[in-house]
Amino acid sequence: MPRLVDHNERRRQICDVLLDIVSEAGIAAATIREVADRSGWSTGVIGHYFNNRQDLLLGGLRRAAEILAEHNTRVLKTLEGIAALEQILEGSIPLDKRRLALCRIFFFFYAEGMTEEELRQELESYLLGWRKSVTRAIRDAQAQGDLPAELDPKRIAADLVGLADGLSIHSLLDPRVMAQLREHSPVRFWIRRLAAGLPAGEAVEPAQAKNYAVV
Amino acid sequence: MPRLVDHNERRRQICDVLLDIVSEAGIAAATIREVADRSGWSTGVIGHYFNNRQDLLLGGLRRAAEILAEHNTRVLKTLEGIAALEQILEGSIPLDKRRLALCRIFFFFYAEGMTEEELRQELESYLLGWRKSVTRAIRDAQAQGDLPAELDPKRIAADLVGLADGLSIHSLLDPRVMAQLREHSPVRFWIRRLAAGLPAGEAVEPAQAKNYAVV
DNA sequence: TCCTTTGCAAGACAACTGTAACAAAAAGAA
DNA sequence: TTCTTTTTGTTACAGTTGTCTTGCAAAGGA
Repeated sequence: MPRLVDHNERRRQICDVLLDIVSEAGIAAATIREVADRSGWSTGVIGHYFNNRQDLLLGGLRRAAEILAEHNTRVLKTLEGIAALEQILEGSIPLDKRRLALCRIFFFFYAEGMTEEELRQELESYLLGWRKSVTRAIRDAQAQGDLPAELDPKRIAADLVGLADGLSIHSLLDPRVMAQLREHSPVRFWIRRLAAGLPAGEAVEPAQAKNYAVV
Repeated sequence: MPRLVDHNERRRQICDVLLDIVSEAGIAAATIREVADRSGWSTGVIGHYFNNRQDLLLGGLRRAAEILAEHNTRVLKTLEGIAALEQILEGSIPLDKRRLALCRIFFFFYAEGMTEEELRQELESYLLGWRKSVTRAIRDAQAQGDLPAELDPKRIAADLVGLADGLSIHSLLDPRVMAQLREHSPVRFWIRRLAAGLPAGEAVEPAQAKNYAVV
């Protein structure tokens, strides 16, 4: 066999270029020719590693989801309870360049997922995974006595995840919301509201995530 | 002068057709030809009442925003305090066909607004108006003693609005979230959490909105 | 009646898209 | 070297899109 190329690696490289474009200019701007130009390869190469443009988009979304999922599992390994809860929820809030790019990517795909069933399914499983991580952190916190035991972890998880995503997208559209988001952390605010009546846990300074994939 | 046509009325009709298409198939599918075919007019007519496709999209967004804004002001006239608060927040949660259509429209425009500055500005002012309505309802509730006076109305408004929108978009992508949303009302849950410590206000059954514009 | 202005339809045009077919190149195997 | 297979580049093609121009119909004013 001649010329050896790691297909998965090459696909990953192409997906990264795709995600760059999506993050900057949206999915509509992510044409095959644009991906080809930016990557330095020709359009034929894109066709060689992906069946379709649709296939390429799906690959990009999978890659983005993978990055956030890895972040979450890593957080759950290093932290626990309320600290982990806050870290996971703030992992997708656009407070720095990296998270801003990720946010934009996901919100573009959210819209696309409302018309493309394949993308929707991928987003569904991504959201499910996110909620599961949050649910686990909530259970931890309950076990430690940092959150009331009578709360339904799954419900609270869905709500907190919705809050984080909703404020994120609003902040991308309205600089006022962005400013507010930078000043106070709504995630911590509402978690403390949940913990009301219990001895307030000490505020944990979020360990800055550094070595996670940069998109 | 010959042939009299109410330009604003005609523009509104065309925008409604546009919103239909956007709601069903997204903004990318809302081509000028498609709008022309659906409306029964020719593409020339679209060009006669709108300068651009961009202009047409902006018109559609303005129309959608107008519908929700009217809803909010109407609620504020008929209800007050926590009842108004809940009504306004649930006005854009996809619990029936009408609100589902509105939700889809807005989330498509959210994505579009991240790349088109004109649309973004319109969305920004729409979000601001929404928060203002919620803020007013919160102040009412505080005045009535239904919510703690030490809460910052603006902050809480931004958070609640973010929660509503975030859960809405998640429910459009994940049927599990949708089911959860139908079972319990997260909006009421968190508002009651806010009111914790105060005498719980009686649950108000939301008056079904009927005579609001159907998109 | 004729004329002018507006509403509307139809088509032309250039630009851009996804896709596929074909050719060239590259590199290990014989 | 020569052959074979994979990778890559180039090109063509059909379909869509936004935009603009042109022409016709309609209706009120003179």
